[in-house]
Parts: sequence; structure tokens; C-alpha cells
Amino acid sequence: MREINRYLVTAALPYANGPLHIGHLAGAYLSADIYSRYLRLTGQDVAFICGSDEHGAAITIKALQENKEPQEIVDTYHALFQDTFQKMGISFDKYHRTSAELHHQTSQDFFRELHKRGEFIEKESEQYYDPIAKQFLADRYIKGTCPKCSHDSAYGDQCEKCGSALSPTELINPESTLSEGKPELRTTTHWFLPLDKYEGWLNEWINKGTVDGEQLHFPEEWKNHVLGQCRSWLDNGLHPRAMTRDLSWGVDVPQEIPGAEGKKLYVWLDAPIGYISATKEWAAENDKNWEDYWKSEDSALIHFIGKDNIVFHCLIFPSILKAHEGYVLPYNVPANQFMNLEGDKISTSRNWAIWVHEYLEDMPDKQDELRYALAKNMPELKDSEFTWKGFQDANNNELVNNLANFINRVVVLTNKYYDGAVPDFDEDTSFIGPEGEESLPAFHDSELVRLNDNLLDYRQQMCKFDFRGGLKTLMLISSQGNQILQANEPWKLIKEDEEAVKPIMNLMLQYLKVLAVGMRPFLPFSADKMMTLLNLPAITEEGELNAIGESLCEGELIVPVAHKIGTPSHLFSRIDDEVIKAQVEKLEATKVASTPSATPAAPLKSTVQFDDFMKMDLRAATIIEAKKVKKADKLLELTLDVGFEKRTVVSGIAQHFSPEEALGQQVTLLANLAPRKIRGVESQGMILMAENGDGSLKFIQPTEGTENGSSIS
RNA sequence: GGCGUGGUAGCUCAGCUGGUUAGAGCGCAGCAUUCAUAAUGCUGAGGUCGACGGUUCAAGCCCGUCUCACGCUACCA
Repeated sequence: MREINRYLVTAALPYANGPLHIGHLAGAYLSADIYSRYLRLTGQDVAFICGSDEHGAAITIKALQENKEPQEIVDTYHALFQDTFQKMGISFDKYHRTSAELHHQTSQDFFRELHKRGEFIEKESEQYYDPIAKQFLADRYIKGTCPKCSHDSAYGDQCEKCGSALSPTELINPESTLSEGKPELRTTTHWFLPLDKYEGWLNEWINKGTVDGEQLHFPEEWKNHVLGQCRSWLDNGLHPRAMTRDLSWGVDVPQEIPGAEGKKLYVWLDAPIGYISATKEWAAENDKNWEDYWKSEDSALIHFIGKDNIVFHCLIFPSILKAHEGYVLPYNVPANQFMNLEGDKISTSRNWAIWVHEYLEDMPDKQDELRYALAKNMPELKDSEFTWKGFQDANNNELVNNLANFINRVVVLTNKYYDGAVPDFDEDTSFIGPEGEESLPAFHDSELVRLNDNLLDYRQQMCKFDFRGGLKTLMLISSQGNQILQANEPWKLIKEDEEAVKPIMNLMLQYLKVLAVGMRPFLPFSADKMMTLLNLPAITEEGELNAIGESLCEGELIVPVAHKIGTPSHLFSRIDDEVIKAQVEKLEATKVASTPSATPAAPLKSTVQFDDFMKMDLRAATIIEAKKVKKADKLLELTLDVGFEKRTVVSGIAQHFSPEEALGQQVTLLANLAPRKIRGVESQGMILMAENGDGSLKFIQPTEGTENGSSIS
């Protein structure tokens, strides 16, 4: 196995079209930060890299909606991200952005190299082109009449009214949203990465960790859900994947390549290369060589991501790296699952989230409290749940009552008995250990060893990405400190035998330093306060953990005798019920605010002529049979009584209505829609639905007394 | 629909390659204690380990069926 001498830690690039919520932190950033800080404490060479993902159609759309330039949108969110991460203590070595010139160059060079090597397959297809704007149009840039509901401004990929997924060529009267002109079909070329060709080595690499027999990682160290997802894809066979798009906002395909005009790199190619360009920028600023981190056999590349990104980071990006040659492949991808909030999925669109920038305003200087609550309950192996009550309990019962209180009682006693100076002691003085065990000669030494054993447990857990376990071990150290104090009762003992108190208090002070350093990855702000409290030099994350471990092993003190500590001050404070109640109410209020009236209505579509409308034949009809379409989650097969005949219609409403609910409903039918086979069933028309702001669907129903088959106009 | 991952005490979660009475933290009850932010310590009560069936001397852990949650994917005129 190769030796590892440096680590490149990445956290998923956040997409610059909305603020960060606690799910983002719990999913990738906090884990990545904890791990990076931990590695630094063990003296490792670490580059912790991230940046804003600023390209893609979604950002252009948002810009259009808000009547802004895409650059304005990404500037706003990039600034917000930077600020939020910095305030939360996420210790990126470099936080970059994909709109940076360096990134454009880097990703273009990458594409060039792959192209030169002949790794791409070129595929032609017919696509709409706007002759006025002189570019191919992404699906989202084409509007037209929905063939399903006759909604007159359906997008090329989806009709927002009826929710149908569309392909641009299906639209009636397509129109470019850029120029409002009529687009024409033209042949366009795209470059595909033939993932199917890589199946062989990917299989070996994922399942055995080897490439050409060389051990690159250990699959048994990877998380189950990560391996499972990868194997699932591999077993089902991979397919070529387009690496370019016809878009206006993104990284240009190198223009010297024939056919590149108007083409942009696919964001999923562009984004992970952002890790590379960010590393380059960092290296240039810090007198490092970026290639050491990306191209050297003794570097470990670790991607922290959420579970929705697994395939990309475990299969597609590695394929890209390998096709280019010279790059290391990921050593581990410790993807987290998702964090739910108060019993519900976190949802940006439903505004069911705790926004980190708002938290920072509402709860000033409580970054570590949030970091603790998230870390303690991180979705490392399965989805987890965040509740405000849980947050309060974790703060009050664990941070305040256990940790901060332990620290405080030690500092108070030390100041009271020894005027703040670490006491010297007779090594043969005995006392009681945390489990109430009998004291032995030189007990203090063996207690230091025990402390080190805990530290070793902690280190092992941290190495295995078991951060919750590591945090728990630290809290155990704090608990054991409380136990030792309780068992020995120095406040009583001091009246009978002053000498006997000294080894106990000395040991407790050693505990405090271990806690301060060990907690640094989780609670960076508080760890610093602890060091100040102990009047010790600030933690620089340059191998302090190793130094402590070595000393403890040898039975040496890590806080020397006679060292003068600071005066007591509280590390954490209680969070009252009212504060929690206010947050819960704020969250509940978003549920009300997200009701249809508060959701912005879909923009009006462009004007149509009367004749266009008259082309549609709308009829009243009643659903007389309804059943689920097999092998389709969203489809109901409906039989409609249209008065003069019966029709079969397949409709994508199964997730909103059960067959029983649909049965007997009178609906509006678009009767002259061209028939189409869906999942083997011919659908003769389409029923009209209204979509509310919350995404729920309602039938468009004639009032009572309407006869089936009557014409609607 | 296919594939993947999970469903363990009131709550949030651990349980390695199957092995004696299933664990932790919080909450709850009782006792002890006061140095400390009404903090701490000890003891205890709580689980048919999603359901059913199977393999085994032995299953939370293996196999099958089902169910629920989440992710990826297909479908969505």
C-alpha cells in the first residue's frame, strides 16, 4: 500500500442560487472541517478546498426571474457563502469560485486534454437554434404550447402548469425566450464521456480498491451506502454521458475545437474541476505545488459530499481524472446521508430549513453550540433528525452541565486552593479513579495513561470518519473528570489532607488540556477560549495532538507544575425555553407563509390569438375507472365517460390522487390532443389540472349539472 | 417500477466477521452530594431489535417475502 504524506480534503461545491441551511453543514462542510482540523492536529499536511459552483441553467433562470445578470446572482451568493462559512469556523484553506478566470482556464485545459486524447465520443443530435441570438437553446430557453395541457408557455423541459416533463421538439409553436423569435432545428454536436468503456477498471477500483493490481484504497473503509450505490450503477451498466451543453452561462468549450461555438462545459464536469482550480489558486498564494496534492501517489484525496452526489464523485469524476491520466483517484468518499428537521425533510422550496446566516444573527456567538448539535447527530450512516429541543438539550445538558461545568469547577478550585498555579504533588499519594477503583502507588501516572487510552480511542474514531464516536469519547473524558472529582471530593479532602488534593487537581488540569485540544475540530471557538482560560498558547493545528499523546504515554505532564492558569469564566450558557420556542415558531411560520397565496405565481405566458385557443377541444368528462399503471409511480390509467364515447387517458397524477380518489370525479378533458403511448397504454387526451403554489394538484371541475361531453370554451 | 441504504428503549442514536441476561446519551424515578452555570455522582424502571417465514446448536446481525422512510433511476401529452 502506498504511504500517505498529504491530504487533499474537498467539500462539495455549494450551488450559488440559494443560501446555506443546516443540512448543508451536516451533510458535507462540518464533517470536512472536523476532519481537516483533526488532520492538522495530528501534524498532517492538509489542503482543505472548496468554492462556489456558479454555472448552469438554474442560475440563468434565477437571473431572468429577478431581472439581474447571472454574475450578480452568483456574486451575491458567493459573498454570502464565504461569510457564512467563515463565521461558522469552517476552516477552508481555499474557498474559490467557478466563475474565476483561473477556473475557466483549468477546466478548458482539462477538456482540451481529454479531447486530444480522443477520450470523447462526438454525437450529433437535432436541437433548437435561435438564429437571432445565434446560439443553440437549452431546453429551458424554449417556450411553447404544452402539448398536454395547451398551456401556452411551457418550457422545453417541463410544463409548469401541468407538471409534465417535455422535450423541446414536442412543444407546439416553439419560441426562443432569448429573442422571442422562432427557433429552428439544427444539428448540434456534443462530446460524451464513454463511461461504459471504463466499467472494467471502475469495477475493480470500487470493489477491490485496486487499479491494475495496485492497491489505491480499501473498500472496507468506505461506507456501505456509498459502495452500494456505486455497485448498483456498475451492475446496471454505465452509459456515455454528455460533457457539454448548449448554454449561455458557463465555461466555454475551447473554441479551437470544431463545433464548439456556443457550447459550454456541462456543470458536472466544470464543478469538480473546481476542486483542482481552487487548489491551484491556494498553492500559488501559499508557495505550494498544487500537483503534489493532485498528482502525487502519496496524496490522499477525500471528498466530503451528501448522498445525492455519490455517483458523481465515485464514478464519473474518477473516470474523468483517469481518462486525463496523472491524477490520483479519491481515497475515500465519506458521503453523509441527509439531516431532517423537526420531522420533515429540509426543503429550500418549502422554506423548511434553518438558514445558517439567520441562525448566526438570531444566536450570536453560538457557532460551537450549533456545530456540537449537528456533529453529535450527524447523518453519518443514515438520515438523522435535528430538533430545536434536541439542540437545547444538547447545549444545556451536555455542553453546559457536563463539559463547561467540569472545566469551571476545576478552574474555580485551582484558583481557590492554589491561587491558579498547577500544584506539584507526591507521586505516591493515592486517590480514587473515575470508576471508583482502588488507588495504587503512582496512580497519577496510570491515570495519565488512561487519559491517553481515551485519546487513542478518539483518534481511531476520527480516522475512520466516525466523528460522532470521537465527540462521544471526548464527552466521556469530561464525564470521567466529573466522576473523579465526585469520588474524591477535594472540597472535603482539603480540610483533612491538603497534600492528597494536589495530585487530583493536577490530573484534572491535564484533563482540561486534552479536552481543549481534542475538542478543537468540533468546537474551534470554545477550544480557543479554553486555552485562554488555561493561559496556554493558542492551538495552531500543527500537530498538537501528537505532542500531547507522546507526553501522556511517557507519563509526562502536558500542563506543567506551577503554570498559572486564568480566572474562571463560563464557556457555554444555558439556552432558555423562550429562545427555543421563538425558533420553533419562526419555523412553523414558514409553513403558513409557504401556502399558495405566499408563493409567487408562475409568470404569465405570452399572448396567444383567439384562433390558437379555438384549436383546442375541451370537454367535460367523468372518471369512471381508475387504476395504477404498472411499473410507473406517477401514472394513473383513467377511463373517461365523454358522453358520446369512452376514452382512456394516462395521467401523471398518481402521487397526488389514489385511484379511489380519482374515481367519479368530473374533469376537463383536452379531447383533441394527439394520442400517445405511455408505458404501453395509449393515452387519448389529457385531463386539466391546476397546480397550487405548494405543488398540490386540483382537478379543473365543471360545476354540478354539466353533462359529460359538453364542449368547453 | 428497477437499484441502493436504512427501520434497535419515550427521544436521538451505537451494536465488528451470528454466540451467554441487547448498549450509550438525553428524558423519567429514587438516593447521595455542594467545589461548580439548581451543576455533579450512584442506583433503577423502560426494548417480542419494522412484520412474517426460513437456515443454524445459536440471529438484531445470514436467506426469502412483505412493509415503511430516504437517495439514485425510469415513467410523467
